[in-house]
Amino acid sequence: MKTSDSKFCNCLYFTANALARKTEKLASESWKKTGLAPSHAYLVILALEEPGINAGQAAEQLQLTPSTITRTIEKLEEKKLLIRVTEGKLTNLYPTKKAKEMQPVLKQCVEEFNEKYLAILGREESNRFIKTMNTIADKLEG
Amino acid sequence: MKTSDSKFCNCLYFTANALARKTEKLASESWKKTGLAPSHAYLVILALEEPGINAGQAAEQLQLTPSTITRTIEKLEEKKLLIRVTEGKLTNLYPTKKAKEMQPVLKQCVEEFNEKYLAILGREESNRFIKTMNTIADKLEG
DNA sequence: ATCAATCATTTGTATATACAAATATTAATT
DNA sequence: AATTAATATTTGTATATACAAATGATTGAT
Repeated sequence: MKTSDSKFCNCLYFTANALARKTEKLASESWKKTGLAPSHAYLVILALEEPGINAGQAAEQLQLTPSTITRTIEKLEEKKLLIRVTEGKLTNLYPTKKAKEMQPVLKQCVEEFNEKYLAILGREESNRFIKTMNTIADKLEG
Repeated sequence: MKTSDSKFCNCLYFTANALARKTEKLASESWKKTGLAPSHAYLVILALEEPGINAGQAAEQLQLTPSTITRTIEKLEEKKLLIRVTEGKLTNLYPTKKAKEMQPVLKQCVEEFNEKYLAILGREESNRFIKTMNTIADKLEG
Protein backbone atom coordinates (compact mmCIF):
# COMPACT_ATOMS: atom_id res chain seq x y z
CA MET A 1 0.00 0.00 0.00
CA LYS A 2 1.20 3.43 -0.91
CA THR A 3 1.69 6.06 1.73
CA SER A 4 -0.72 8.30 -0.12
CA ASP A 5 -3.46 5.68 0.10
CA SER A 6 -3.48 5.62 3.86
CA LYS A 7 -6.35 7.11 5.78
CA PHE A 8 -3.85 9.30 7.56
CA CYS A 9 -1.89 10.63 4.62
CA ASN A 10 -3.14 14.15 5.24
CA CYS A 11 -1.45 14.36 8.58
CA LEU A 12 2.01 15.84 8.92
CA TYR A 13 2.97 13.43 11.66
CA PHE A 14 2.06 10.36 9.72
CA THR A 15 3.55 11.50 6.45
CA ALA A 16 6.81 12.78 7.85
CA ASN A 17 7.38 9.53 9.68
CA ALA A 18 6.44 7.32 6.77
CA LEU A 19 8.85 9.22 4.57
CA ALA A 20 11.64 8.99 7.12
CA ARG A 21 11.22 5.23 7.42
CA LYS A 22 11.34 4.77 3.67
CA THR A 23 14.41 6.95 3.44
CA GLU A 24 16.04 5.05 6.26
CA LYS A 25 15.46 1.81 4.43
CA LEU A 26 16.88 3.09 1.19
CA ALA A 27 19.91 4.50 2.99
CA SER A 28 20.50 1.33 4.97
CA GLU A 29 20.91 -0.60 1.73
CA SER A 30 23.61 1.76 0.58
CA TRP A 31 25.48 1.64 3.86
CA LYS A 32 25.11 -2.06 4.36
CA LYS A 33 28.55 -2.83 3.00
CA THR A 34 30.10 -0.78 5.80
CA GLY A 35 28.24 -2.58 8.57
CA LEU A 36 27.14 0.79 9.89
CA ALA A 37 23.71 2.27 10.32
CA PRO A 38 23.44 5.49 8.31
CA SER A 39 23.33 7.71 11.38
CA HIS A 40 26.45 6.09 12.73
CA ALA A 41 28.19 6.47 9.43
CA TYR A 42 27.36 10.16 9.52
CA LEU A 43 29.10 10.59 12.84
CA VAL A 44 32.22 8.92 11.50
CA ILE A 45 32.12 11.17 8.46
CA LEU A 46 31.78 14.19 10.72
CA ALA A 47 34.78 13.15 12.81
CA LEU A 48 36.80 12.60 9.66
CA GLU A 49 35.93 16.05 8.36
CA GLU A 50 36.37 17.83 11.68
CA PRO A 51 38.74 15.84 13.84
CA GLY A 52 38.48 16.94 17.45
CA ILE A 53 34.85 17.99 17.17
CA ASN A 54 33.16 17.66 20.53
CA ALA A 55 30.10 15.66 21.39
CA GLY A 56 27.80 18.65 21.73
CA GLN A 57 28.75 20.05 18.36
CA ALA A 58 28.23 16.65 16.82
CA ALA A 59 24.77 16.50 18.41
CA GLU A 60 23.93 19.83 16.80
CA GLN A 61 25.24 18.87 13.40
CA LEU A 62 23.33 15.61 13.42
CA GLN A 63 20.27 17.11 15.12
CA LEU A 64 20.31 14.42 17.77
CA THR A 65 20.20 14.70 21.54
CA PRO A 66 23.41 14.52 23.58
CA SER A 67 22.43 11.17 25.05
CA THR A 68 21.93 9.69 21.62
CA ILE A 69 25.34 10.96 20.57
CA THR A 70 26.94 9.38 23.63
CA ARG A 71 25.36 6.07 22.73
CA THR A 72 26.45 6.32 19.13
CA ILE A 73 30.00 7.15 20.16
CA GLU A 74 30.08 4.10 22.41
CA LYS A 75 29.17 1.85 19.52
CA LEU A 76 31.73 3.44 17.26
CA GLU A 77 34.43 3.17 19.89
CA GLU A 78 33.67 -0.53 20.20
CA LYS A 79 34.12 -0.81 16.45
CA LYS A 80 37.42 1.04 16.72
CA LEU A 81 36.28 3.83 14.46
CA LEU A 82 36.34 6.71 16.93
CA ILE A 83 38.23 7.64 20.03
CA ARG A 84 37.14 10.01 22.73
CA VAL A 85 39.61 12.45 24.21
CA THR A 86 38.26 14.17 27.28
CA GLU A 87 39.40 17.71 27.77
CA GLY A 88 37.85 19.29 30.83
CA LYS A 89 34.14 19.09 30.43
CA LEU A 90 34.37 18.53 26.71
CA THR A 91 34.66 15.24 24.89
CA ASN A 92 36.54 15.50 21.64
CA LEU A 93 36.15 12.97 18.92
CA TYR A 94 38.87 11.69 16.66
CA PRO A 95 38.70 9.19 13.84
CA THR A 96 40.95 6.18 14.19
CA LYS A 97 43.27 4.83 11.53
CA LYS A 98 40.60 2.32 10.67
CA ALA A 99 38.10 5.13 10.12
CA LYS A 100 40.55 6.98 7.89
CA GLU A 101 41.04 3.88 5.80
CA MET A 102 37.29 3.59 5.56
CA GLN A 103 36.82 7.13 4.32
CA PRO A 104 36.75 6.32 0.60
CA VAL A 105 34.12 3.63 1.14
CA LEU A 106 32.01 6.00 3.21
CA LYS A 107 32.26 8.63 0.53
CA GLN A 108 31.20 6.04 -1.98
CA CYS A 109 28.17 5.11 0.12
CA VAL A 110 27.10 8.73 0.33
CA GLU A 111 27.39 9.06 -3.41
CA GLU A 112 25.64 5.80 -4.09
CA PHE A 113 22.75 6.80 -1.88
CA ASN A 114 22.55 10.25 -3.42
CA GLU A 115 22.52 8.82 -6.89
CA LYS A 116 19.87 6.35 -5.91
CA TYR A 117 17.38 8.96 -4.86
CA LEU A 118 18.40 11.43 -7.52
CA ALA A 119 17.61 8.75 -10.07
CA ILE A 120 14.20 8.22 -8.52
CA LEU A 121 13.24 11.81 -7.93
CA GLY A 122 15.33 13.79 -10.37
CA ARG A 123 17.89 16.37 -9.39
CA GLU A 124 15.59 19.35 -9.58
CA GLU A 125 12.79 17.88 -7.56
CA SER A 126 15.18 16.42 -4.99
CA ASN A 127 16.91 19.67 -4.33
CA ARG A 128 13.75 21.64 -4.10
CA PHE A 129 12.16 19.11 -1.80
CA ILE A 130 15.12 18.87 0.52
CA LYS A 131 15.26 22.63 0.74
CA THR A 132 11.58 22.74 1.63
CA MET A 133 12.04 20.10 4.31
CA ASN A 134 14.81 22.14 5.87
CA THR A 135 12.70 25.25 5.88
CA ILE A 136 9.82 23.46 7.49
CA ALA A 137 11.98 21.73 10.07
CA ASP A 138 13.38 25.13 11.01
CA LYS A 139 9.91 26.59 11.34
CA LEU A 140 8.68 23.74 13.49
CA GLU A 141 11.52 24.27 15.87
CA GLY A 142 10.37 27.82 16.50
CA MET B 1 21.15 25.01 15.67
CA LYS B 2 18.77 24.95 12.80
CA THR B 3 18.45 21.90 10.63
CA SER B 4 19.34 23.98 7.62
CA ASP B 5 22.65 25.00 9.19
CA SER B 6 23.91 21.46 9.47
CA LYS B 7 26.68 20.24 7.24
CA PHE B 8 24.37 17.48 6.10
CA CYS B 9 21.28 19.46 5.31
CA ASN B 10 21.57 18.67 1.62
CA CYS B 11 21.08 14.98 2.17
CA LEU B 12 17.66 13.43 1.94
CA TYR B 13 18.40 10.95 4.69
CA PHE B 14 19.47 13.53 7.17
CA THR B 15 16.74 16.00 6.39
CA ALA B 16 13.88 13.53 6.33
CA ASN B 17 14.92 12.16 9.70
CA ALA B 18 15.44 15.53 11.30
CA LEU B 19 12.01 16.60 10.16
CA ALA B 20 10.40 13.41 11.45
CA ARG B 21 11.98 13.87 14.86
CA LYS B 22 10.76 17.45 15.12
CA THR B 23 7.31 16.42 14.04
CA GLU B 24 7.32 13.59 16.55
CA LYS B 25 8.19 16.01 19.28
CA LEU B 26 5.46 18.43 18.36
CA ALA B 27 2.92 15.64 18.14
CA SER B 28 3.98 14.12 21.45
CA GLU B 29 3.12 17.36 23.20
CA SER B 30 -0.38 17.27 21.78
CA TRP B 31 -0.96 13.66 22.73
CA LYS B 32 0.64 13.90 26.13
CA LYS B 33 -2.69 14.29 27.89
CA THR B 34 -3.75 10.86 26.63
CA GLY B 35 -0.64 9.09 27.89
CA LEU B 36 -0.21 7.62 24.42
CA ALA B 37 2.58 7.99 21.93
CA PRO B 38 1.23 9.44 18.67
CA SER B 39 1.69 6.22 16.74
CA HIS B 40 -0.20 4.27 19.38
CA ALA B 41 -2.96 6.82 19.40
CA TYR B 42 -3.26 6.40 15.66
CA LEU B 43 -3.87 2.68 16.02
CA VAL B 44 -6.63 3.30 18.54
CA ILE B 45 -8.19 5.85 16.19
CA LEU B 46 -8.03 3.32 13.39
CA ALA B 47 -9.73 0.65 15.48
CA LEU B 48 -12.42 3.12 16.47
CA GLU B 49 -13.08 4.04 12.87
CA GLU B 50 -12.90 0.50 11.53
CA PRO B 51 -13.74 -1.91 14.32
CA GLY B 52 -12.64 -5.39 13.42
CA ILE B 53 -9.78 -4.27 11.21
CA ASN B 54 -7.09 -6.88 11.16
CA ALA B 55 -3.45 -6.48 12.09
CA GLY B 56 -2.15 -6.62 8.55
CA GLN B 57 -4.52 -3.95 7.33
CA ALA B 58 -3.55 -1.79 10.26
CA ALA B 59 0.11 -2.27 9.37
CA GLU B 60 -0.63 -1.04 5.87
CA GLN B 61 -2.64 1.94 6.97
CA LEU B 62 0.04 2.99 9.42
CA GLN B 63 2.89 2.05 7.11
CA LEU B 64 4.52 -0.03 9.81
CA THR B 65 5.77 -3.60 9.75
CA PRO B 66 3.62 -6.43 11.09
CA SER B 67 5.95 -6.99 14.00
CA THR B 68 5.71 -3.37 15.04
CA ILE B 69 1.94 -3.58 14.89
CA THR B 70 1.97 -6.67 17.10
CA ARG B 71 4.06 -4.83 19.64
CA THR B 72 1.84 -1.79 19.53
CA ILE B 73 -1.27 -3.92 19.99
CA GLU B 74 0.30 -5.56 23.03
CA LYS B 75 0.83 -2.20 24.67
CA LEU B 76 -2.69 -1.08 23.88
CA GLU B 77 -4.17 -4.30 25.20
CA GLU B 78 -2.31 -3.77 28.46
CA LYS B 79 -3.85 -0.33 28.63
CA LYS B 80 -7.28 -1.84 28.01
CA LEU B 81 -7.82 0.17 24.86
CA LEU B 82 -7.89 -2.64 22.32
CA ILE B 83 -8.85 -6.26 22.25
CA ARG B 84 -7.68 -8.89 19.83
CA VAL B 85 -10.15 -11.38 18.44
CA THR B 86 -8.42 -14.17 16.56
CA GLU B 87 -10.33 -15.53 13.63
CA GLY B 88 -8.42 -18.20 11.81
CA LYS B 89 -5.15 -16.76 10.77
CA LEU B 90 -6.39 -13.21 11.13
CA THR B 91 -6.28 -11.05 14.20
CA ASN B 92 -9.11 -8.57 14.38
CA LEU B 93 -8.89 -5.48 16.49
CA TYR B 94 -11.72 -3.93 18.44
CA PRO B 95 -11.76 -0.82 20.57
CA THR B 96 -12.79 -1.32 24.18
CA LYS B 97 -15.34 0.75 26.03
CA LYS B 98 -12.48 2.72 27.47
CA ALA B 99 -11.26 3.52 23.97
CA LYS B 100 -14.71 4.61 22.90
CA GLU B 101 -14.93 6.93 25.86
CA MET B 102 -11.57 8.29 24.89
CA GLN B 103 -12.58 9.02 21.32
CA PRO B 104 -13.50 12.69 21.84
CA VAL B 105 -10.17 13.38 23.54
CA LEU B 106 -8.31 11.65 20.74
CA LYS B 107 -10.17 13.69 18.16
CA GLN B 108 -9.28 16.78 20.11
CA CYS B 109 -5.60 15.83 20.12
CA VAL B 110 -5.63 15.36 16.37
CA GLU B 111 -7.21 18.75 15.92
CA GLU B 112 -4.92 20.43 18.37
CA PHE B 113 -1.90 19.03 16.61
CA ASN B 114 -3.21 19.98 13.19
CA GLU B 115 -3.91 23.48 14.32
CA LYS B 116 -0.49 23.74 15.85
CA TYR B 117 1.34 23.05 12.64
CA LEU B 118 -1.17 24.86 10.47
CA ALA B 119 -0.51 27.93 12.58
CA ILE B 120 3.21 27.57 12.07
CA LEU B 121 3.23 26.70 8.39
CA GLY B 122 -0.04 28.06 7.07
CA ARG B 123 -2.77 25.98 5.52
CA GLU B 124 -1.62 26.34 1.94
CA GLU B 125 1.98 25.49 2.54
CA SER B 126 1.10 22.61 4.85
CA ASN B 127 -1.19 20.95 2.40
CA ARG B 128 1.17 21.35 -0.49
CA PHE B 129 4.07 20.05 1.53
CA ILE B 130 2.24 17.03 2.87
CA LYS B 131 1.11 16.18 -0.61
CA THR B 132 4.67 16.39 -1.87
CA MET B 133 5.89 14.16 0.93
CA ASN B 134 3.32 11.55 0.00
CA THR B 135 4.32 11.65 -3.63
CA ILE B 136 7.96 11.26 -2.78
CA ALA B 137 7.36 8.49 -0.28
CA ASP B 138 5.43 6.62 -2.97
CA LYS B 139 8.24 7.09 -5.47
CA LEU B 140 10.88 5.88 -3.03
CA GLU B 141 8.94 2.72 -2.46
CA GLY B 142 9.21 1.87 -6.12
C1' DA C 1 39.03 31.42 48.03
C1' DT C 2 34.77 29.22 48.46
C1' DC C 3 30.36 28.05 47.20
C1' DA C 4 26.71 28.29 44.01
C1' DA C 5 25.29 28.30 39.37
C1' DT C 6 26.02 26.70 34.87
C1' DC C 7 27.39 23.68 31.35
C1' DA C 8 28.81 19.11 28.85
C1' DT C 9 28.52 14.59 29.08
C1' DT C 10 27.05 10.23 30.72
C1' DT C 11 23.86 6.80 32.82
C1' DG C 12 19.55 4.62 33.97
C1' DT C 13 15.46 3.67 32.01
C1' DA C 14 11.82 3.54 28.59
C1' DT C 15 10.01 3.50 23.95
C1' DA C 16 9.63 2.59 19.01
C1' DT C 17 10.91 0.15 15.34
C1' DA C 18 12.43 -3.66 12.39
C1' DC C 19 14.58 -8.19 10.63
C1' DA C 20 14.59 -12.94 10.63
C1' DA C 21 12.88 -17.07 12.32
C1' DA C 22 9.03 -19.55 14.30
C1' DT C 23 4.20 -20.62 14.56
C1' DA C 24 -0.43 -21.21 13.14
C1' DT C 25 -3.83 -21.31 9.70
C1' DT C 26 -5.77 -21.70 5.22
C1' DA C 27 -5.36 -22.79 0.22
C1' DA C 28 -3.57 -25.50 -3.59
C1' DT C 29 -1.78 -29.52 -5.82
C1' DT C 30 -1.28 -34.00 -6.63
C1' DA D 1 -7.00 -36.98 1.63
C1' DA D 2 -2.25 -35.78 2.37
C1' DT D 3 1.34 -33.02 1.58
C1' DT D 4 3.06 -28.72 0.06
C1' DA D 5 2.79 -23.85 -0.56
C1' DA D 6 1.22 -19.51 0.79
C1' DT D 7 -0.28 -16.22 4.23
C1' DA D 8 -0.91 -13.73 8.89
C1' DT D 9 0.78 -13.13 13.06
C1' DT D 10 3.93 -13.56 16.78
C1' DT D 11 8.52 -14.05 19.05
C1' DG D 12 13.41 -13.52 19.75
C1' DT D 13 16.69 -10.33 19.19
C1' DA D 14 18.86 -6.00 17.93
C1' DT D 15 19.03 -1.10 17.12
C1' DA D 16 18.00 3.81 17.53
C1' DT D 17 16.35 7.32 20.02
C1' DA D 18 15.12 10.28 23.93
C1' DC D 19 13.91 12.04 28.79
C1' DA D 20 15.29 12.77 33.29
C1' DA D 21 18.58 12.33 36.74
C1' DA D 22 23.44 11.98 37.93
C1' DT D 23 28.17 13.22 37.37
C1' DG D 24 32.10 15.93 36.46
C1' DA D 25 34.17 20.40 35.27
C1' DT D 26 34.32 25.34 34.79
C1' DT D 27 32.77 29.91 35.74
C1' DG D 28 30.99 33.71 38.56
C1' DA D 29 29.62 36.07 42.69
C1' DT D 30 30.37 37.24 47.06
